Amino acid sequence: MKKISDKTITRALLYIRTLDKLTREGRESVSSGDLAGITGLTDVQIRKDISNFGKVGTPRIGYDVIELKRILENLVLRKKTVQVVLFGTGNLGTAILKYPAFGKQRIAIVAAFEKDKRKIGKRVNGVRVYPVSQAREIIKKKDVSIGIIAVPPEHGQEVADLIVRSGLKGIVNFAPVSLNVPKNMQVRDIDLAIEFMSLFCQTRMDAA
Amino acid sequence: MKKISDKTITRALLYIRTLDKLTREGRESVSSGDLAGITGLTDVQIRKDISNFGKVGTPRIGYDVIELKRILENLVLRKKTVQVVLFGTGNLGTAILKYPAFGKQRIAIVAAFEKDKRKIGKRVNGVRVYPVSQAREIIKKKDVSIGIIAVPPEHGQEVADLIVRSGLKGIVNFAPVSLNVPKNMQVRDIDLAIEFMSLFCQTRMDAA
DNA sequence: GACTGTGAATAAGTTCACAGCT
DNA sequence: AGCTGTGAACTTATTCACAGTC
Repeated sequence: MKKISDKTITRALLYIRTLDKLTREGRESVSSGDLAGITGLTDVQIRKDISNFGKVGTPRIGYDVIELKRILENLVLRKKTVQVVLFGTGNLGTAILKYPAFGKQRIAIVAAFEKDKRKIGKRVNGVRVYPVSQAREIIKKKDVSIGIIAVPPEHGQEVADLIVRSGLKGIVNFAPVSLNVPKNMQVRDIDLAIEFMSLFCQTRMDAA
Repeated sequence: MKKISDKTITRALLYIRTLDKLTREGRESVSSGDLAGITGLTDVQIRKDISNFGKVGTPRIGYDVIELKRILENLVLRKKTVQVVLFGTGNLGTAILKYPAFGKQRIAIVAAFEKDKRKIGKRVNGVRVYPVSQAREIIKKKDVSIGIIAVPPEHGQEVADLIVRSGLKGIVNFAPVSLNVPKNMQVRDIDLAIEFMSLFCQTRMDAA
């Protein structure tokens, strides 16, 4: 099977989200042009992406909403639910714990870890908060794939080290610090300040 | 002046963050190789990026930490502070309001807007919460560049329309919905579920 | 006719290889 | 020697143009 690029996968997830919405609206079929109108991408881009997953469209009609969604979900997700753990239950960590779209999207936060003793033992949105010292053990026990770092930047690296030692293969890092991890580790950095500033810079460039 | 790509700008902001940290640590000079080690990028990539902003390094020594930071900040940011407004003060919105790194990075949230009457009039981390009906007026009065959408997905589009009508030029959209906006509008989508799932898919691909 | 699917062309981004400086 | 800076080669991603299908 041909390898599928990161960008295509990210867009496929966007198509799934869109198809999900169309299903709820009772829509039965959709063309690449329709999807382009909704998502802001081009129709060719969408057909190219979908062609990675086989020939599933019908000329003259387009794609069957349910079938396309099923195909994308099966080939991209494969597993039923992705289990993740969260480090840090400050404002951002708590917002992540309460993020409503995760259930829908097959993401389960199975545990949260925290240094602050006052928060340990509590539950946030049904997720138990444990001391960091139990992280390795709990990660081993449950089938966890990804660790989320939502701690202050000065503790980002130590948490990353712990995640690596615990055998996880992916990190979503919200701490505004560059993590030093083995090359085989997948890291997705989300620095809110950088996102904002880069958008702002873009708007300035356009004006010029 | 040659146009600088979005990717280069985003990395430049990462360099600024890194140089800021090095300054605080008392470091005076840094080579592209050092920056590569810290950021996980390659040294050539870093030199290529920096070369967009002129010849600022010294052979044998590297870059002066303070000077490079100043050059990147001036050419990329230009303005002193970016003024933004926030729509939605739920969990995610509140986390954004309390995000500590914004002050450091010259981002100022000047107002928050909310539908829920019980929250209106309060202050969160010093930012006043206004009714949505006052958004246009307040945006006009202050010099706002960017709107942040942190409302439930079903209200994302109406907020986007309001942002467009208010004359803003950029949106950071945390609502898991594709926004339909004029082409000249800059949009940065951050769908946490998609970020997580795409990272997970990447880790699966690597294993194969 | 109106859609999908795709090889070919183009554009964007990255890496290589090395010249130049101190 | 040890760094920066950069044209050229290469790789990746997007767009074009059109053949194929119902």
